[in-house]
Amino acid sequence: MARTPRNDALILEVLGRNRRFRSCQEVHIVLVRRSSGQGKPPSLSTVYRALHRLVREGLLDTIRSPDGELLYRLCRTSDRHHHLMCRLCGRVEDVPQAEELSAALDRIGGASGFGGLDYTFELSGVCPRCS
Amino acid sequence: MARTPRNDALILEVLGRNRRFRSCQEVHIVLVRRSSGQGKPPSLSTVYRALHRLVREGLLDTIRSPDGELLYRLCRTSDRHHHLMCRLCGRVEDVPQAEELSAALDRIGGASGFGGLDYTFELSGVCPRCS
DNA sequence: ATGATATTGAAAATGGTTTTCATAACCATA
DNA sequence: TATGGTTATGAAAACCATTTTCAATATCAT
Ligand SMILES: [Mn+2]
Ligand SMILES: [Mn+2]
Ligand SMILES: [Zn+2]
Ligand SMILES: [Zn+2]
Repeated sequence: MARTPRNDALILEVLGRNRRFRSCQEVHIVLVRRSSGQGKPPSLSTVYRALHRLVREGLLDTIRSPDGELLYRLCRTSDRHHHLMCRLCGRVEDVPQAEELSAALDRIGGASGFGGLDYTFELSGVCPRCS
Repeated sequence: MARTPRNDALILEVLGRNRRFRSCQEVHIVLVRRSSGQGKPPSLSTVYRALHRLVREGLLDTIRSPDGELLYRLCRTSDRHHHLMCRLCGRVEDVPQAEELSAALDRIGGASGFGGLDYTFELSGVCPRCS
């Protein structure tokens, strides 16, 4: 059953090349460029499908760009962590999970009566190089 | 110069009616329903334009729904707070700011070298009524 | 009124993403 | 190697929230 689509490796390699979040279309363009000479690159649909699959399997993180595009990035660690994006150059840095959050979560869960609490904690700032 | 578009008040009133984030199209539908009998409701374009303007002026908060839609809500200007959305029914509850966050922010800022740190902390869960 | 400026509605365009569906690749089995 | 069932793929079309266009209105100062 668990057959491995033959393009997943390619896509993971593209995402592994640097530390920036990329849109599906950016990934696709890289694949198209890279396949000059070699055979045909995977189609855009295939890249979309592969990215979905990889997210589902926990191999990729996603964030949304300010204009609503979905961006993908190889997930370094399997531990939970946050993303700190530079507002000027767009580079993203991983930040270890803030352990303060679990306390806050517990407290909020208790006070609100909500169950199955989950959260997103996205950080932005200006990186040293840009300031 | 600062003419006031005649529909801004209407839209603000719709958003003021309850505490949920709403998409532009939801706001528009409310306006359409509400204008049965009275004159024509503003067009969808006008609602989009008004919401942009109100966000620009700082009167509205926005978040993105999981599927990428932009949602709007009247901004409680004063104190910072978080949003706890029910994954099943979509209702949003305000949660007082987690004071743990400021400590985490300071620590992360120091460790990363980033300046001007800002963050979003969005919560989701299952509300009492849905569980 | 006159004209300058800002707003509006209707329809079309945009653009990222998803769906469709026919075809190809894959894999187990005989 | 043939056979058949299952999954992956490409190309094009569909989707759908949002934006843009542009002609028609409304608004306001003079
Ligand atoms: Mn990550
Ligand atoms: Mn709020
Ligand atoms: Zn930077
Ligand atoms: Zn609920």
